[in-house]
Amino acid sequence: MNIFEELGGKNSVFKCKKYLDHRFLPDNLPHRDDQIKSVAKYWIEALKGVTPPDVTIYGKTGTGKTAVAKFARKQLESISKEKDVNVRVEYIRCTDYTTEYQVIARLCQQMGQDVPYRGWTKAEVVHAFRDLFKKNVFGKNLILMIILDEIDILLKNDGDGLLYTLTRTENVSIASISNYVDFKQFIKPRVKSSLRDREIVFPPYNAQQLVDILKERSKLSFEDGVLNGDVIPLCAAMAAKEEGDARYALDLLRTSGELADEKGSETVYEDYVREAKEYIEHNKVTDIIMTLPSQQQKVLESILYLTKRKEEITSGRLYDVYKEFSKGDSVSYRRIFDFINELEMLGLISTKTISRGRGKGRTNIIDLQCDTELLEDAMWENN
DNA sequence: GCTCCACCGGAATAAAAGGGAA
DNA sequence: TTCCCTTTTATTCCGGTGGAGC
Repeated sequence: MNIFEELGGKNSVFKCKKYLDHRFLPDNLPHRDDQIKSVAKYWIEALKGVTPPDVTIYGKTGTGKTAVAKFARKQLESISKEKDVNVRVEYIRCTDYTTEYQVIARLCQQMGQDVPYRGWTKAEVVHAFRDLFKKNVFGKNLILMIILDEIDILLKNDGDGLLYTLTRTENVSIASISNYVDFKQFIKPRVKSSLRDREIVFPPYNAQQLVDILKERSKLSFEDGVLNGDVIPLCAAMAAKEEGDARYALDLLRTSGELADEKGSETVYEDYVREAKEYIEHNKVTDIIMTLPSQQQKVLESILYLTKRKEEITSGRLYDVYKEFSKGDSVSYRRIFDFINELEMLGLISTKTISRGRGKGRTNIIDLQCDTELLEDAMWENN
């Protein structure tokens, strides 16, 4: 028997898994009506042929920012077609395009203008981009809306040059999505003033709201009656603790179902959810570590070593241990400083700067933010 | 040979709070 | 007790280098 047929023929609690993927865009976004309306309120200008104001969307991971933006995009595109208005909405995730050059090149490509990855100067790419408007490639009075997802990454990497360029291009409106409320610290006043900025804040979902979301998705994705009574509330409660992260809630539910399949169970039990939680956390850490550059891994190793010895980790001590570990192949403290910041961004560690007063100076106290054993396992697996 | 850009490190500057003088 | 000083490191600023696409 064909192996795929054999596996495919197995009983499953799932009807269709894709609805549990956080990237799936449902027709209905529960508990986000207000946010959708806020976005629409600004974007509606586009239908009158006016460039809408730039908007900024804030909120923690899994609060539906991307989903709402994409939802609004879909709606705007369909109505503008109906009303025969010249509007285009482009979506760009700044984790994939991390510099001004890359984003603009990508925009050109999405709009049909071929641009090389390298070789052109920044100015050439910007010209090519602006030419698309000047030459009316897409007809007259095109209004271009650009959704810049996870813009904090780009701003941190590359500064605010992109925003400067885009805000200076006529008929372009920017919707930036950020996880951090204070991402504006990266924007210089010259850009701030030209950003006619409106802010929309996405609060975290509470447990009840998560239940609603999960119920809706589970109807689409699970067979009838396979979920034991408290499975959904449990997933919701766990995710609510994780700052109301809907993505996490969906992951939990999907993984629980997968565990049920694996065990050959026809029902998803609450215990599977708890197991799924462990599994997800383990995977999260291994994934992060696998993609970490080797020097950063050494830094993490040093932190792990010091944590296990229950030593207080100051930046100076960490650098000493790191140098010891890397045996000559070490980089300067200046680099380690960046690595520590990155590890903190990834949520693996936390730092606190303190001063010890005269004669003892300042230092950073570093704390491991994940389970020691989990981390150790992950590091070991990676070797 | 040109450009972008990731990676790197030196040097300048900022910061916090205990110590010590008044 | 108040207030400035001192110290040490955090943090920022900025420029250099080399690989890679064109």
